[in-house]
Amino acid sequence: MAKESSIQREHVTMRDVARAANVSQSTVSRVLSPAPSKVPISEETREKILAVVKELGYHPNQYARSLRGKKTHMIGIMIADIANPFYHPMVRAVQDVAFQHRYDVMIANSDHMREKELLFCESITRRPVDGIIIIPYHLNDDDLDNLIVNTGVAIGAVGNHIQHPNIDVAYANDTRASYEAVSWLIQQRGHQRIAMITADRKFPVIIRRSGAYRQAMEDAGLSVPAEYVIEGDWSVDSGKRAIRSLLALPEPPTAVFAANDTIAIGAIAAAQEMGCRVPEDIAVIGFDDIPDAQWVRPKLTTIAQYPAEMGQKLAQALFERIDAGDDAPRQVFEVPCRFIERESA
Amino acid sequence: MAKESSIQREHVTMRDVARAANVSQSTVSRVLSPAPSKVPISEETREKILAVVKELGYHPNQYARSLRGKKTHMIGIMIADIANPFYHPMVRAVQDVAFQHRYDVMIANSDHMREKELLFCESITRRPVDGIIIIPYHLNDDDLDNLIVNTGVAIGAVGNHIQHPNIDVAYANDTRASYEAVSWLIQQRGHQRIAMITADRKFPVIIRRSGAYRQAMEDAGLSVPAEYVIEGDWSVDSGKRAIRSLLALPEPPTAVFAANDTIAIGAIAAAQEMGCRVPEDIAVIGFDDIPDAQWVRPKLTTIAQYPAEMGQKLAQALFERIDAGDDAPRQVFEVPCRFIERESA
DNA sequence: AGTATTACCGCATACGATTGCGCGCAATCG
DNA sequence: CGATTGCGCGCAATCGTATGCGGTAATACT
Repeated sequence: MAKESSIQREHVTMRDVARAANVSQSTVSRVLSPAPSKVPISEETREKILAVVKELGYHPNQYARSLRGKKTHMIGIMIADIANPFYHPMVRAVQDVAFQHRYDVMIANSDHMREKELLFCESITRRPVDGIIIIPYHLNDDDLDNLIVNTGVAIGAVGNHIQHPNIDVAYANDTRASYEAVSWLIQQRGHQRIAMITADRKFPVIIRRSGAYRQAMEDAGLSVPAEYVIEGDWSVDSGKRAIRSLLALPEPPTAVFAANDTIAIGAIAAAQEMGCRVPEDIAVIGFDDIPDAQWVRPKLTTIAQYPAEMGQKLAQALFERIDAGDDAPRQVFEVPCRFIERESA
Repeated sequence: MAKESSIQREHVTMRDVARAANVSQSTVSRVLSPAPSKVPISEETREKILAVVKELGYHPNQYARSLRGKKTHMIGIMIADIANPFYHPMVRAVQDVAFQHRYDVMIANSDHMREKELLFCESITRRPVDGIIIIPYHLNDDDLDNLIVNTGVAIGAVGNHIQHPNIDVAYANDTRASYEAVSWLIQQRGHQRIAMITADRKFPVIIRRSGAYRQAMEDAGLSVPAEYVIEGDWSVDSGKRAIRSLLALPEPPTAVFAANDTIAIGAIAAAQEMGCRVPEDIAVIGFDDIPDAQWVRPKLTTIAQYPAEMGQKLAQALFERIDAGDDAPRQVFEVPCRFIERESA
């Protein structure tokens, strides 16, 4: 057990199997290939070969397969941040669907940075996969088109700013949900001074959510001072920083709409540290309904998205596209959001 | 922009570049290969080739490279559960180190299931990488030895139950930390009836932690009734279930030591739902110090591990091993734990 | 008996890149 | 001025697998 084993790694190839079974390498390939071979193979040789395969401990080399054939039996998924719970159900759903198709999944994260998103594309063109699912923050239709041209890969994306005819998309109607949440703060809770903590203003998702926020304010005849919109970076810490500067204002807001739950959680924590009561002194609404939203105190009022559903739909569409080739019709999934009233607002 | 582009994907190969640059394909390879070529190339041709590469939009095919050469420029990491925050800093650290070495990282998760751990091994032998980092729950030295024999891959593992001479390991001294935490409950807080919520008893990590728990109890002259040790599965829900059955006991415990923070968080939530005050009625201690530990109320008393440090050390060792070949000396990193007193106990 | 069919299988090449070897040519040396 | 050196590059084999095509033996058919 575990002696000098690693020194002598001999790579067993098809040729070795063929030799040991007294057949040609092609025959071994035909027996082992999942694709139904055009050439019939006798049951006898098939069993013989399978026996030898087991005896020699042969494992097919996927790189050679990918090189010769055109299938990799692998899909990739690019998320922004592995540490953000929002993505977990999505990744999980994709993995589950892939597992059913006996596909491997490779995960990458972009940290919301364009540079890393492009790096992922580069990486994927050098090491092509059969399909990818992507949550792009910076990548646009042209970037993705490039990817398709370079690799011929099937793509599914999250976010309704992707319009490419060959890319399936799933997205939540966050514009409407954001509008309703802010309106709820105004009408049901009587808030007048409502701030928002965003992320990079250039993200389409931020454009949508902050646009809805402004619209709701405007429709209620409320003004939003420039210093009421603070740019964070999705993180807990950025939520903390933002709420501190907000509460330090001469006329601080009485409610805050955060672009996601982690920001909201940071905001609550920092507000409490400053002696503020939530929601009495400052109300907080998040976005996503990550599991933590139920554990923080007060429990977070937020807008639920259904990432598992998006992931599943997208993955299924992806495999349809992989099977069907380029001529698959574009599929679009709009999955609803749901406002969840808890304790923080 | 994004027209019929995907129909005509032409794969640009080295031969195409060679033709366009009026050189042989070998020369193109020598210019593009990161390995210093034995054969000198004039600055003129080098620039010519690089220009053509850019013009044609050529991207090297990593599969062909991996097939011919023996490097994949990719490492794999297998964790148990992408949704468990404990692993995030570790993954992140590994990715960072890999990034410095211009390596790609592929992530897989096992869900704590032996079946999926083996599936990962299978997958990795079909699609070998240059190195892998693994957090094995079921895999033993023999399984890993097999992996080494089949792939020749460099391995780093988390958990001090791995003793293989060719595998670097990192681990926290959780035995000692567990003992001290339980002792603290007894001596500093005066608890007598202390329960434990574990995960699968066969996991080495559970054997260590529950062993330490029993030892601390025994050393204090305290008994642990059979019904005081409940088996969960690391999840929040299992923590909820466990605390409910614990509190339903005729003589319920006054304190609980949870095998990890997510269990502890579930336990706190369910206890509170049952009208129990934490820590007054039931004290809870967790393990890991995940970020959520600071957000739940009461804040979680727990034992911090330093997964980022483990990941970083392990990844660095991995690359040393990749560079050095099989003759790298085994490295062992014991990183300390730290007891963190907050509010839940 | 001779031909057509069928069932099985091997030969050879291609996939895209790396690399040992050798060749031509200019510069240098004896 | 012929021989040697070394620079710059091409030729061709190779990695492990998939597959079109052609070949052989056995069986069926007329």
